[in-house]
Amino acid sequence: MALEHAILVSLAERSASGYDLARRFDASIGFFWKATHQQIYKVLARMAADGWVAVTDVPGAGRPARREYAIAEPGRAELLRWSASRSAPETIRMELAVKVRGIAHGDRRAVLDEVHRHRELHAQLLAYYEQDRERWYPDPAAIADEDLPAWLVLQGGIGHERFLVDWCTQILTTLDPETSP
Amino acid sequence: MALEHAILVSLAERSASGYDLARRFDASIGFFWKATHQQIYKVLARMAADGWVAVTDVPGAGRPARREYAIAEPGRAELLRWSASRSAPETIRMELAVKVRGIAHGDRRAVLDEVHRHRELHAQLLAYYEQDRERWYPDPAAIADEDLPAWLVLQGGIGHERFLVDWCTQILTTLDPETSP
DNA sequence: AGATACATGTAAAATGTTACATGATTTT
DNA sequence: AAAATCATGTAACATTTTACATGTATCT
Repeated sequence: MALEHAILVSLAERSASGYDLARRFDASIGFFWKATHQQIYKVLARMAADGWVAVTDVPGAGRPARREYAIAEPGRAELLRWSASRSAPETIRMELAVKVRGIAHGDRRAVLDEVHRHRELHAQLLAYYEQDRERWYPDPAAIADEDLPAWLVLQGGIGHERFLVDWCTQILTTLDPETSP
Repeated sequence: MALEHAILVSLAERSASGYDLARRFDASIGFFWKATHQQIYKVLARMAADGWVAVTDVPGAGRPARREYAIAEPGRAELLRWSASRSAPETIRMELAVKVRGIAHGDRRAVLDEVHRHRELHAQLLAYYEQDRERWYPDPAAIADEDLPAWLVLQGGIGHERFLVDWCTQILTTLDPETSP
């Protein structure tokens, strides 16, 4: 019970096809929730069966019949119910941390190279998010109330990527001071 | 393919029973990987069948026959192989972020209370980890080489919790300036 | 006497990943 | 002409969560 709700939030903002949702999960919503198109299509089918969303086939516009999903009343009710429920505190799964922790029993050079690679990836993402912030919210004091939640989530994405970049840097300066830092 | 490797790293450090592992996953390894005892027992059975770990029944010591698992040669080989493989960059699943993003379509007060509750939880964890660091690594310059990986992972846990606490605070000061901050 | 810690599992249900499958349109 | 984007799905497999199930020993 979670991807459903991320989809409901996304559809509450704007109706979309499964394809659109998959792209949103790659972009804005993507830094706090990941989902592949296969998963999305499957969950959308269930949500449609449960009446949470309404489907409209749009044959004219796109070539392969495009199915547009809109949030329906029971979906809104579920979103409201869920928003008032408790969430378990975030659980992280840092595979890289497992590798670092076990570096003495593994391939030290390869693990450090991997840390370096991840630092580059996270630095790229960070730059990308910061660019987004610069573009859409140049003046934090001037953000409209309705845009605050999206801004806060972007801030969260930025904070998370910054943490990861800094942590990778600390690992490299500690375990590999000669090479990469 | 991931819980196996976390278990291998844990067993490479010291042999243990399934029960011990479950507790380690609650504690030190717990802030970067979660696993329940049911999951651990199942994976251990598979690993034993694959010859990655060796099992020894210790009937005398504990009351319900305690099964001690030790890493075996194929397990070490697998650990080495895996350590040199690539890992996908960390994917976060922040349910709380989904709630914040959709706050306009949900129960605003309940979501903010939930953010507050999470901030308390993460602040507690942060304090606990910092206490650990103070206790085990009072002087960072004096840490022995073999302890550096564990210290770095602890630093990661601390950094992550700090990020979460700060992010929750930012949400509350932005969306709920009168009440909680 | 009751609670907590020790100790190990099975079974079912839900979720998520990977591989397979197809086909049109637009851009280079 | 090839590559990328648009567009939707099925099937098999793997993983994770939740519920069920049992029993001893130690501490208060």
